[in-house]
Amino acid sequence: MSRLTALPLKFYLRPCEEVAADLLGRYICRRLNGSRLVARIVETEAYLGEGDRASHAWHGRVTRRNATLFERGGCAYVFLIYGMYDCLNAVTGGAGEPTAVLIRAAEPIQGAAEMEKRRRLRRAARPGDLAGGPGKLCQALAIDRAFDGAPLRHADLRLTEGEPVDAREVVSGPRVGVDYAGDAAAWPLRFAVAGNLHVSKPPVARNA
DNA sequence: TCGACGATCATCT
DNA sequence: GATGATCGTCGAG
Repeated sequence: MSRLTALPLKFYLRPCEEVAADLLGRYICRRLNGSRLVARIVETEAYLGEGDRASHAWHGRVTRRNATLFERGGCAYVFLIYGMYDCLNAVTGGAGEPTAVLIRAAEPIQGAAEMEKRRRLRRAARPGDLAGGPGKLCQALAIDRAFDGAPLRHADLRLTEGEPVDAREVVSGPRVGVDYAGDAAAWPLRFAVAGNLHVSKPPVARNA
């Protein structure tokens, strides 16, 4: 078992919140043009499906865009937001259960130079500039909608064992950018590695 | 067919 | 802190 061993299917077949917290510290491995990019997940958000107004599957809504959400856990759900940024999710739960975990931020482990090049930053990179946000992360790792529906054990894109984080290192808080979602906007479904500099926005500290 | 808007980010003041 | 970029998706008509 190495840090680069793909997570087993059963990892995803658990309650969404549990998977979201457990994904912290895991690695995203991306094979690109023969080289390997590796980033460690430091921030996630859980989207609970039909009963969650912030979810694309709220109220049981099924559309062409969100179809992948209803697949069995273990595949990628990638969608375009604001017309210009892709967001990577890991689908969780059984088939027909539209729950997923949004990967919000990661810390470069390998191939940082390549990521920096892909991000085309003008000013000097600071912690979090490379992959400290869902849009940035996808840009740095060259993840787009071509991966929508792909299994997360894919040779080109996979989630691996990485370095699991102790529960005491996890903080939670309300999700970002879902103010429209009523009560659901306040649910503490955002998880992050405490004190990590690559987190997009530090959540209000509270042990999970 | 049309209008509104979004799980964001970089840049500007 | 505010704002513009930019376009696929969805629901209404």
